[in-house]
Amino acid sequence: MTISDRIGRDIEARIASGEWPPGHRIPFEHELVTIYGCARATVGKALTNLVRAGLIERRRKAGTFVAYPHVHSAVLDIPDIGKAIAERTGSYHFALLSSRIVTDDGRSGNFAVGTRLRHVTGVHHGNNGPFAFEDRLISLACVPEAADADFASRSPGEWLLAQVPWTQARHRISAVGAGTDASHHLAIPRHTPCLLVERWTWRTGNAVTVVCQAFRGDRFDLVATFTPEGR
Amino acid sequence: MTISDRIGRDIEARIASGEWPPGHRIPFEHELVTIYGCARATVGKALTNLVRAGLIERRRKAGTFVAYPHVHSAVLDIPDIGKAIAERTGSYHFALLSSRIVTDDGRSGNFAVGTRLRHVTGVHHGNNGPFAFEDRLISLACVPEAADADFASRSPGEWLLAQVPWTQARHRISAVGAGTDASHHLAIPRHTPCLLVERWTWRTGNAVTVVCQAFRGDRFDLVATFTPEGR
DNA sequence: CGCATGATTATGTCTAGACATATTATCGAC
DNA sequence: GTCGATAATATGTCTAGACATAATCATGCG
Repeated sequence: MTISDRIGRDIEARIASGEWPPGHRIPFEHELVTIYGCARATVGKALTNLVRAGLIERRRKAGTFVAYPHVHSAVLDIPDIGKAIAERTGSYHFALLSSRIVTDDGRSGNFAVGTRLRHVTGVHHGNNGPFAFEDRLISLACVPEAADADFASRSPGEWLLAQVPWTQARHRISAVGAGTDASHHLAIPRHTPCLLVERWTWRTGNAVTVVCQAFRGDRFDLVATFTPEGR
Repeated sequence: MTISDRIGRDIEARIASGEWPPGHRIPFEHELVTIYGCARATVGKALTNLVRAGLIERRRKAGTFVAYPHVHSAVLDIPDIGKAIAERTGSYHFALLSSRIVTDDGRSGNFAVGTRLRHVTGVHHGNNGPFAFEDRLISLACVPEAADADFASRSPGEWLLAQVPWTQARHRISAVGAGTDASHHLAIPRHTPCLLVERWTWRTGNAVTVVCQAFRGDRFDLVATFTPEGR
């Protein structure tokens, strides 16, 4: 346990216990320096971690204050589907349904018009049947190798994850009734609740891939565990 | 733009462009010190940020390497529902349906048996009707003030967010068909797809509250935007 | 009183160096 | 050749101090 860890833990404990409520000014850095007998940089490091964790706010000249909680911010891990299913159910495979090269006509709204795209659909299977239906577009301008990739043995998600360093992603999570395709390929009645995960991925400003995954509502849920960072 | 910011940005650009692929050893810290003409602590700060963002790995004696991407990790902001709805639709209010004090009989599975709880149900309304149905348990052992709080004017979520410093939370997101209560209070047919968000909140190891919120699938979705941290 | 101005002060970033620690490579003994 | 001690080296943390920056407060002028 380093000195800055200890300082951070001590402050966090006082905040969590309510001893230092939101808005309370915590000791100045130079006071903490005296208390802990360390350098200011060490105190600063501890405080920087707490800022990142959203527990405190620092204002020049004014001091450092316990933050007012504002949003529930959680780290959501969306792992590679194959891996996640394999770990949960013990078996996994991806079944490719269709694959063709198309040209963006502007309707996707995410790639430049005229961009060549690989359009792939498929189904993720666990050991008790189909699990998720996937519809994906991959930009061949951004990832030319995707034109020849064999998605029969390896799911596009897994392949891309290993292939392309992405820098930004956006997720949209919603609940919908199963449509024609999803109900057919997942072997469920139409309008059965499904968890829809749409993900847009960029690499330094260029759209890499857009994927829409429909999960069987009765067999899948997302879990996001929040533990403030810096500890 | 600070020096450490610039160093981090430069390294990130090389990783994102593919010039430095996963596994590649990036220059030693003392080399970066020479390149940028700064102190090692400044280089170290930049690298620490990149580690936090999951872009690199540092190994003593061996050096610093571009990390292999592993999971899609996103920062999911689950804001106060009232605020989110108010911002989107322009109006919001919470309608309290029921409120009573109960004793945990062990079935909740989250509080100690015998804990006194405040059990609250209610509906969140936007400007075009009911939006979400909420069922919540609050530990009076952990938050005694909740016994007398007036949830008619202020939603329990908002009240708790302002009242209790929480240290840990866990979310479970799934898709379900509307049950009896939800379909009735949200004025939708049974089995309509709903986004179910369950949240458990702790404060230094003690369970604070458990809430189950059912959102109309056609009127709500979660958006998680990922931007690597430290920048 | 209202407002601009300058002094004060706490944080933000940085330097140059020290020591600790983990890991690898090397070399000698068996 | 294998094993274990030793040396080398890159990162991890820290110190003591410097200067920059932003916010606030007191002051004094119109």
